[in-house]
Amino acid sequence: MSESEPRSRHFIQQIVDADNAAGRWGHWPDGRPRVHTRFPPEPNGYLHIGHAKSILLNYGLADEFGGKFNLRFDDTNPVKEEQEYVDSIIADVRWLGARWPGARDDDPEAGVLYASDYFQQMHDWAVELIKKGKAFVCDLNAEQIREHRGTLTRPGRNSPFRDRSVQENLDLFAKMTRGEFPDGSRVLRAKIDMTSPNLNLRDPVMYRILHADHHRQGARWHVYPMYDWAHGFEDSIEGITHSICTLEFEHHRPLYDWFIDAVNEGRTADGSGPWGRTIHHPQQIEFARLNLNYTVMSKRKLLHLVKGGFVRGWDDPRMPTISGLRRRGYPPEAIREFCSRIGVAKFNGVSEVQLLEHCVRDDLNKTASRVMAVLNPIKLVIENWSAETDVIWLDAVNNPEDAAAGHRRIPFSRELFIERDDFMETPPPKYWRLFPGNEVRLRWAFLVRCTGVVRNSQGEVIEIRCTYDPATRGGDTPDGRKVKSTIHWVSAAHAAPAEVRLYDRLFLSPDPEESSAAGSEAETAALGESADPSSGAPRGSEPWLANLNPESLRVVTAMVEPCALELQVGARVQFERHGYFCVDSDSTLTRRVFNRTVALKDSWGKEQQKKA
RNA sequence: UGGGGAUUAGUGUAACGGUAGCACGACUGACUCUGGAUCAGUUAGUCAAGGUUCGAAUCCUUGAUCCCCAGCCA
Repeated sequence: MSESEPRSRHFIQQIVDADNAAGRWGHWPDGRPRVHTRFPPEPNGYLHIGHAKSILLNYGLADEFGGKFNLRFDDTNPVKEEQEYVDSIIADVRWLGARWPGARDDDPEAGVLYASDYFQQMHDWAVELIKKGKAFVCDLNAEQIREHRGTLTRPGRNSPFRDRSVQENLDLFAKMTRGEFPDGSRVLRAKIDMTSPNLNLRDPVMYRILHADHHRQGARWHVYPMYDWAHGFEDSIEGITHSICTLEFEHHRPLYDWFIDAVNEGRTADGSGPWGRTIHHPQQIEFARLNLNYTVMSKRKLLHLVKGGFVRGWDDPRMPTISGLRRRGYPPEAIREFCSRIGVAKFNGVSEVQLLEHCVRDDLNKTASRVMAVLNPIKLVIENWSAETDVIWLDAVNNPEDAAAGHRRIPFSRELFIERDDFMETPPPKYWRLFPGNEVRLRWAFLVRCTGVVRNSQGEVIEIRCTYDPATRGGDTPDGRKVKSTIHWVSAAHAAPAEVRLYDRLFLSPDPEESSAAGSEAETAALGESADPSSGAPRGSEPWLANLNPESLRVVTAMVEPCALELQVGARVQFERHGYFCVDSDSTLTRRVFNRTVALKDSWGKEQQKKA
């Protein structure tokens, strides 16, 4: 982003600009216009890249205007929510770089807010609505309520319990609250309009009876608020100015406003009058959630992948979860850049992973140290090397894009490993690597010329023979001669074997959710073998699974430069000419495990694919 | 067949009555001790039809297509 051409402002920024100009939300003590956003996850699953867009949008807005950003758990449904999810969500939001008031590095939970802390206040307001004649206790069961609701094209009918007296409603709600009724026997409903074309306004449920322990409230409550009733008040209590959510909540907005207006009815700015002071009324704004091709994003499908054993867990590097991307080696900076580039709008489109991958490469190119690793080794012997045991140490640049990254020393000796693909006995046109008679540069080392090969009894090439030019130490050519190709290598005696996990897209189809037809018979057949038989998930019942890429994970044993053994878990490097890799947490002291984060662009490989 | 929202190159996103631009992708070429990176260039778009206007992606009308809503989920 250059300062000369400022990025255009998306529609939410424009709304905030206008609000600030009008002084709509007042000012902070420091005089800046008040901007207060929040990210309100329900702790019932792991965060994914789509949530990152929302987190970064909300945090970014607060940050830009010197405002505040809250992390608040929308924990209104005890039967679905767990502490495990709370912990992972906090870690993910922090990792993305967002901070909230009271956040501390030594205590991840510091400053985190919970909707459940407002339960008493919400309950008081519910009682207030009953007193105002705007809410009633309904004895209809779930099925009956559905019947009375009508359909998209037909209006609903009033509940027979709609006209109970205020006192009766008060008594009943008090008993519900005390836990005197069984689950599902009664609900508290708002009295709005059973004929509204917006189904959400057909006397929506405010409270349901749930005899369930809450992850923070324990057994204190027997009634729990519904999203629509609760959410606006959570925002109101925290002083949120812009309550940003996704498109599907658009037709909940009238309800969001209705509930706050209902509480405010009869209230006054100075608190005079029977109901007290007016409560804050934030503005709900909806934007299009992120969709990404070649992956699935729904909680249900993600859970299915985990439970069905199609991946190794929520943080499997193939998952679009934040924890998966982190383990895969995606830097948070790259995710932030991606989210800023895809923009914010109300059009429900599908972004391309290519852009995400571009952002990852772009970041890693500048930050990742280069290392040489041979993923598919073949031995190369230098015939004119002085002696079997002679070793020299050569100087290598760690990152040509970053002088500050410094240099390292790498051992060179008579026997090396090079990439099998870097040698061909009978090269096709435009193949500039090693073949009999050809000369290539060994990165940071010498120019070598291929003199022949050694074969096994089956006639396969098992060793490549070369001579080296001692005058080219370091890779320079004093006589100015050019070689078309530079290949990477490792010294056979010094290289360390490492497990390398080569990840590819999880799905073969850009839109796995859509066409089951996209999974061709060939793909389905290919999956037949690799499908995990222990998984209880029947493939047929989930057509999108037919699009799974059977080669989304390939594991190889590579030979890596000795310096790779010093890398810490999470460290990100580039294996030259291969791609970006990071050290996986499965690593042990003696054996490193690397995840391929993303491959380098490979124009030669692409060329070959086109021919195929 | 009720209501709400949306529609600009392959994809995402600007232009807010005044030259349709940017990024990714794709394709050329240059350069290169990574067939990476970098640099230069090419490609390609206003859903449709009417109307208003000197001038329309933008305003109006009609139509098309897509998304969302009938949980005591969020």
